[in-house]
Order: sequence, then C-alpha cells, then structure tokens
Amino acid sequence: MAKGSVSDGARKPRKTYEQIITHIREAISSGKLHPGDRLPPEVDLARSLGVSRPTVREALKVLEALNVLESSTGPTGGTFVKPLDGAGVADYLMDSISLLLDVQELTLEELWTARGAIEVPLAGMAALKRTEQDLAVLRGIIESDEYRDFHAYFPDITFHTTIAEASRNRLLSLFMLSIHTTIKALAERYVLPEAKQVSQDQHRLIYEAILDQDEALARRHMKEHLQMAYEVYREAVPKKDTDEATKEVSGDNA
Amino acid sequence: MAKGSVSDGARKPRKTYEQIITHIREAISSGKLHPGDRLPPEVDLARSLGVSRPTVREALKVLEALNVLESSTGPTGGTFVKPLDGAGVADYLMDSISLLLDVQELTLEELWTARGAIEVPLAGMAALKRTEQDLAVLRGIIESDEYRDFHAYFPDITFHTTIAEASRNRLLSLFMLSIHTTIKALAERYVLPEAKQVSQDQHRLIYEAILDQDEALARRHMKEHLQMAYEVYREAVPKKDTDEATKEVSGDNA
DNA sequence: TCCACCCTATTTGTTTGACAAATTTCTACC
DNA sequence: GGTAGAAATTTGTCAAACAAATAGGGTGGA
Repeated sequence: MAKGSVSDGARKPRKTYEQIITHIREAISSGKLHPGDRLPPEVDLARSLGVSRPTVREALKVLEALNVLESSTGPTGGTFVKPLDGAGVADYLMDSISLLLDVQELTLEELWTARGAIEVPLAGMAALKRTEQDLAVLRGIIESDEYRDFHAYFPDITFHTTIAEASRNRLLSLFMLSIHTTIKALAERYVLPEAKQVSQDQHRLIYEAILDQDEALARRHMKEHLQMAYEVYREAVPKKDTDEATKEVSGDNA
Repeated sequence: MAKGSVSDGARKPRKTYEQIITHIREAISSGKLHPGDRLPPEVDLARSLGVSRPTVREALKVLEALNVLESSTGPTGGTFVKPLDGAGVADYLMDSISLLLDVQELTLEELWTARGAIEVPLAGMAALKRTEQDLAVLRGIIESDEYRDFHAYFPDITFHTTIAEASRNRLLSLFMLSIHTTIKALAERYVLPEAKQVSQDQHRLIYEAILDQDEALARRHMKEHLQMAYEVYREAVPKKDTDEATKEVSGDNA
C-alpha cells in the first residue's frame, strides 16, 4: 500500500496531524533527518504519507511554531529542519514568561529571584572556565562607549550573555537569556531607567573577578549588580492591579 | 465590517495564519479572552475574521501546540483558552531539553549542573518560606513506603516538586520540573539505579533542615543529595557515540 | 417510573481541487 | 553580455463538502 506509513506503531496520538508531528520529530531524534535537511514539498509529503495537504500543513505549522522547522516559498524554498541550537527554545520561553507575567501567574519578584539564582552561579562558573577569548569579548564590551548612546541595554545584555557563554553551560545560558530578554522587553515598554554608569562600573568589577578566576568574588559582585538593577526596575515598572483588565480595548468578542 | 478585523495594525506578520495567532494571543494578554473561555466554532471564526477555515485551523493548531488553546469535538466541545499555569511550558521545555540532549547540543553534565544551580537555592528558599502544610506534605512523602515498591522515582519527584512549591518561586519551580522530568525519562529509558534507601535518608536530612528553617543546611544537604544522584546516573546512562544514528528504523523516507 | 438504546445535532477532523503569492531560474531580446 | 520578462516551483489561501467524535434528547420497553 506504500501509503499510511504514519499509522504504524503508537496509538497514543489519534489525530492524523499529531501522528505526522511525532513522525517527523522521531525522524529528527533518530537521525533520519538532520538539521539543514530539506523536506519534500507539501504535495509530495501528503501523497507519500497518504494524507491530504491541509493535514500535512497543520503538522508543519506546529513544528514551525515549535522552532523545529522553517519554510519559505519559491524553487529554492521549501521546508527545512532548523539547526537545533536552543535559541528557539529561549524565544519560546521568553514569550511564555511574558504571558505568565501578564496573567499574574508570575510576579516581578519571582522573575528577579530566579534571575539571581541562575546568574550568580553562572558568574562563578564563568570565573572558573573563562578563556582568553571570553575575556577579550568582555573587555571589549566594558570599554565600549555604547553605554551612553543607546538604551543602555545593548551592552548589558551582551555582557551577561557573554558571561553565560563563558560558563559553558548551555542550559543555564538558555534560561538566563529568556529571563533577560523578558526583562528587556519590560524595560522597553515602560521607561528605561538611567543606571548606565553604575551598571558599567559594576560590570567592570565582575569582569575583574572573572579575570582573576575568583569564583566567590564574581558571585558576590554579580549578586550586588542584580540587586541594584532590581531596585531600579521595581520602581520603574508599575504594579499591576488585580483587575485592570477592564480597560477598553475596542472589544469585539461576540 | 465583520471581516478583516485581523488585518489592522502590525505589519510584521505577513502571513494570514500568523496574524490570527498574534490576534488571539493579544486577546489573551489584554484580558479580552480569559482562561476557560470558549472560542466560536471554527466556521464562525473564519467568517468573522474574513479568512478560510483551514487558515484558522493552522493558527489554532499552533496555539494548541503552544499550550495556549485546547479543543475537542462534540456539542460541548470546541476550542477553549487553557488555564495558563506554566505546566504546559514545563512540558515543552522538557521536550526541548530531551531533544537537545539527543542532538548533543547539551551534555548530561550541563543538565546536572543546571539542576544543582537551581535546586540548591530552591532548597534554601524553601527553608525560609515553608509553611506548616508544606512540612506535612514533605513528611508524608518521607515516611511513605513507596521508596521500595515503585521505580523509586515517584517519591523523589514529588519530594523535589514539593520543595520547589514551598520556595514560592513559580519560575524556578518550572525550570526545576522540566529538568527533573527529563532526567526521569532518561532514568526510565536506561535501567534505573538502586539508590532508594540512600535517597530516602538524604531526603530526611533535607526535610529536617527545612523544618528548622536552616537555609544554609538545606542548601548543603540538597547539594550533597544531587551530587550523589549524579554519580549514580552518570554510570547508568551510556555515553553517546558521536554517530550511532545509523541504526535501522524501518526507514521509508524517499 | 426508570433505564437502555438509538437518533440527531454540533463541532472538530480530513479530503479534494483549485487559485494566489512569493521567489528563483531560464530565456529572449537588446 | 546584461537586463527584463516569462516560466517553473513551492508555500499560502480558499471553497465546499464528508467523516468522526460526542453530547443530548427522544423513544420504546421493562
């Protein structure tokens, strides 16, 4: 029958498009599909799986949203397996965290506490594992004059990201990045506080601790840096009332 | 009028189904849609948005995959806004972490280091914030005799989850849960080591520290507990060869 | 009265076939 | 040889229907 290659095995996902999703995921996990590989055109895929194109598309769109696939039009286009580098995961996490904040399933305090729990050890690990190249990058950031020009967030986020990379822990880096990006989005939504110079000084302290491979000192300075930053942000971001959802938003819902 | 309500505003998402996705997301973020709310049937949605049903469905399937919506068939069925409690995020994270491990974009060592970085502070916070009820639950777990009966993982995961909840930080709890679930899946895939009794003893030590509200001690015992567990797992889980992907999987891919 | 069964209504799930839009490649013309 | 336009390829969107699942109501029987 050649078709119906999806319907073998697992019975858990009853719906066709879910079967296709797991089919493709397994193909990637098991190495049958590698990052960068191009999938057959939707029409061919549908035919070879014995299903219709809309059904295939539902599966593809889901995997696209999950940052597993990527598609574009044209002869050179098609659907490709995305390199799985965790950046997509961080994006998703960032979206989710923002949403949780919006819906009050998360408080600013929890967010900042989590940031501290992750970034303080990260700084310590970076102090132990940093390479000469990491140091060079950090030095470049600290000595950059962008601290004044821009939102004061470009150097900050790259500084912290570089430390995360220097720690050589990609999972904590991912967590850190998603939290940091969320905070950055918040900072942009409300006014961004002027803490540039202070931030720059503190960055220098952290850098020097990492330079000296002084784990404890790196942790302490990072901790102080974050506490200071939290103070600033807590005042800038307005407290959400328990229900301010009653604001007019040109509602058409009926 | 009734149609085209999607096409206003932002130009970033050019594709129709993406516009619908952000449309619904914004409706949730802004409070126009609450968890538990039921969306109109797909046909009505399509008509009121001025698009076709397959397009609407692509958007809905994506939001379903993102754990934002949920749908079922039948008269009482339909598409509903999911209560946004972070459990879905943890699920997604768990999947992603597993995938990253499979593709060697993450090592076991990184995973366990991250676990330590998160759970050690978590234990400390729990020691400070625990309530009488938290203590009661923990006590129940420790004194349970399931440590011998089952996989030895049921009590473990509930114990750690309870501590996470006692810390009152939902973001770190979410991270912790996703890591823990990933490790549990690994443990089930390979044989699960027999470390039950030791685990139970260590749990008791952690519990007592939390009981006494001794933050430092709680952290230390958690740290030791995790280090011990890591030793066991590192030996149980085989190191992945750089390519063992060449195993036959009844491949039909042409 | 009560219960089991079927029948119907509602909603998502899936199929078919077509056309539109985007994008690259090929080709003809200058 | 270069450039503009036509053709080919692939995803994006549309339309109308049928299939499957599920809940509720109605009917018949005990």
